[in-house]
Amino acid sequence: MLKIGELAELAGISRDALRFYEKHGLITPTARTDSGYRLYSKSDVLRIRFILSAKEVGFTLNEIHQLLELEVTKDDKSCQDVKQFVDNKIQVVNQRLTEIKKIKQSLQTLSNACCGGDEPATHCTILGALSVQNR
Amino acid sequence: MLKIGELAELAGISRDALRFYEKHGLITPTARTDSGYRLYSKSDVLRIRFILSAKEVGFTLNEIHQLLELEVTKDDKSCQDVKQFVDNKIQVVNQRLTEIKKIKQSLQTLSNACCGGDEPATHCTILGALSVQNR
DNA sequence: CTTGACTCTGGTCTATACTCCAGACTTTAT
DNA sequence: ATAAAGTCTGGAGTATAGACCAGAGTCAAG
Repeated sequence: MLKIGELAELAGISRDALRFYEKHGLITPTARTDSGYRLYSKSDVLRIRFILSAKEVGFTLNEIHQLLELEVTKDDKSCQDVKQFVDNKIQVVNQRLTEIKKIKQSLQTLSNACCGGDEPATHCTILGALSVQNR
Repeated sequence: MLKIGELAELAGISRDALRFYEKHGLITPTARTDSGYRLYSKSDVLRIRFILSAKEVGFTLNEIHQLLELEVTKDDKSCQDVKQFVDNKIQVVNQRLTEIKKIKQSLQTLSNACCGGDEPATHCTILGALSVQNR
């Protein structure tokens, strides 16, 4: 079990951020010492990693909260709801994937056009590179 | 040429957002009417699209500002600097791409496990799905 | 057994990215 | 010609995601 400072260092975030996530229901330490110190387990580490990954790609803490709450139960009705929600998220993620690929392409084009590249010098801004993509 | 409200509707954002972007140097209307109304051209539309795409995938307005400022000049020195910056951004984008693919996989796994899927019922949360991925 | 590092709760403060007025002017429709 | 709708600037307010601080308790090493 890790204390808050140890997990913070491991995850590369601040203690305050961890307490903040807790306050907003994204993570609860597996245990507490008698004196009240937070104790985090391995699965807490995974959870934090997920939170940070999701944040990285542009989900808000609120959305991440929803993602983490997702749980498929045996109950058919709730299952349908969950599937609905997840499939929506997949769509969002797909769009994001497309956008980011486009941006990557543009950056690549821009980089190639630079310093002895063989591209004509007309696409020398990111918007120029983008419109080349869009043609 | 479009007035602010028309561009706002086209782009799916608010007039205030457009003025906000302007205040922070991300976009300047191509012209103004005599009475001071903003007038946006086609290239302004592209610019806004780029801004929104970049925002979508998690760039801050500040970073987007930098991206938009990028311009390869003939000056060799500045060219090196630009290439450096762009190549760094490409790395960031690549990481983001990896993260988002992982999340997509997890969501997919989760969706498949649901409602008559053939996956065992043990990966019934996003974290379960993720750890399957990570195995 | 004390000193320094760590943690606790609760609170205020900050940056980002807007949103929402207010009061005045402009344009458009009837 | 006038009312409704749109736009202007400037400023205040809001949500998100923390950072930072105070005062008090806790733990680990010498």
